[in-house]
Amino acid sequence: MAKRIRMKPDSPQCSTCMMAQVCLPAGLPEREMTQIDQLVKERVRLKKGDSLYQQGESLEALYSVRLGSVKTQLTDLSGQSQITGFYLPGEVVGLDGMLEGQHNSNALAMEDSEVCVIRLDDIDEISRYAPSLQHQIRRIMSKEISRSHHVLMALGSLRSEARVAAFLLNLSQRLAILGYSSTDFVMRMSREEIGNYLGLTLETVSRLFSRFAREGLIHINQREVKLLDLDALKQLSGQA
Amino acid sequence: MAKRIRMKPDSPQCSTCMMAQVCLPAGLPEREMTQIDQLVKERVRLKKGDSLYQQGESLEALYSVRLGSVKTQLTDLSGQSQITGFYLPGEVVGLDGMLEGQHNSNALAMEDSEVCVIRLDDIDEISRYAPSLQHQIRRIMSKEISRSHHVLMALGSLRSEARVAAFLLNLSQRLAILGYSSTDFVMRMSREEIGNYLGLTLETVSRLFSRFAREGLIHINQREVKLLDLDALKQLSGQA
DNA sequence: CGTCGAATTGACTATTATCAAACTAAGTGG
DNA sequence: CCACTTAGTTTGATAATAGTCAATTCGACG
Repeated sequence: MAKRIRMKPDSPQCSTCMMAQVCLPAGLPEREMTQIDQLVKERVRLKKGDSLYQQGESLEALYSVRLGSVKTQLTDLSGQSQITGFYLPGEVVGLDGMLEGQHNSNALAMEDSEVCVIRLDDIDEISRYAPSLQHQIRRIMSKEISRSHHVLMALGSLRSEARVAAFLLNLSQRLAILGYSSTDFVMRMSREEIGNYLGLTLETVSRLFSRFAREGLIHINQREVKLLDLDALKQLSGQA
Repeated sequence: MAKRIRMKPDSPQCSTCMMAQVCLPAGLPEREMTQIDQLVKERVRLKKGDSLYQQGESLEALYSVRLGSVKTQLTDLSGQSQITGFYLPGEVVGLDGMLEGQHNSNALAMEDSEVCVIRLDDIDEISRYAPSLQHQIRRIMSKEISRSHHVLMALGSLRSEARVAAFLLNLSQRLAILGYSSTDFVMRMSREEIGNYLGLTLETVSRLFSRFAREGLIHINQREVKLLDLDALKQLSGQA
């Protein structure tokens, strides 16, 4: 189960964190970087499948993925559920639900993971003397809005092959930012999760992976992928 | 074309606005309400079809719809475009693109409309002495995230009839908040726009409206709708 | 009254889902 | 250590949903 880890008070967190360049502090001036060092007082360690938060719980913090990966999903009254995002290190989860002050989605660890707890109260506190923190929060929220609008575009106007190609390219880009290979990576999610996220069935996703492989666009072995023809994938995905 | 209207300096705006209860200031304490009165220094009046902002323009402000309705859309390199939202009075447009500081969508007036200009600089300025303004901005952004996640859910996991039913119910609820009838209203958007938003063709939308009417769930005459059986629509949409 | 854009309706087609079977990799327990 | 699960994946055959194309119809407006 989820395990909470308290940080030593006054020990710097963000300014010495390896993720700082890709996480919430990214782009902050040096001076303010040290000021937000007290922002993270706690981390949570999650085992694969553990829940970080659930629909209905009161929202007190945001969570920045430090290690591993997390998915968020909505469940409707008929029991249908929809994955709304896959989050990698440096990405922030829990941005929805601030209107009513309670989470309206579930967040689950897709593998053993660790997240930094960013309490809303502390954001307010610290942003009094580090005003750009507010800008960072806005930028992160804006990025999430933009991201979900792009997924909307994919679900609303792309055909299955284009969605899958776009999915691969998106993962590729985000992994590259983290310093991993952009062409050679392991997907942390199952065919079913990919299908759910993209509004397709797991069979369709599997068939498309097989077809892309047959056509020489990718190599695929279970969850290991190698992107062989980025241009063709871009073409397919509408990002020609 | 779009017409900019300067406000008289020092004349109160938000605190005396009819929309205050459903707009950005909603829920603010009385004391802070007057403090944000200088937030809106300008309004923009748009004719039907006018653009409020375009992909690539630098982002300096948010826009709160005061009158009329606005749609936002993304266009990809292949020319395909996807409507990402329909915005009614009190709703805020322009929340994406803060990461790069430039709009990455287009906003267009769906009818003659008027929007309040909320400059980002002024938000920073005013939130120094009205700290809850930051909370309101966060809440509005969070609401947009939540909204788009719910649309994701609709596009990813609902069938066409469920999407259309959910669309009607959603419009109904938002109009009710504005004080209009929740069962009897005029849709400002064409079948094509609805279809684009919902990831369907205009023919499919038209057929479903006809079928719902035949089955006694709604009355429909062009863009005028009357919702006759809310329960059945909820059932259909998965919000049973 | 005629034109034009929007909406409806029908016939047919394409895409993707569903159902089912077989296969793989990675445990689990005798 | 090996048979036996089990969850995840692949592949095929068939079905359903929604898309495409085309013909009207409707309504608003000049």
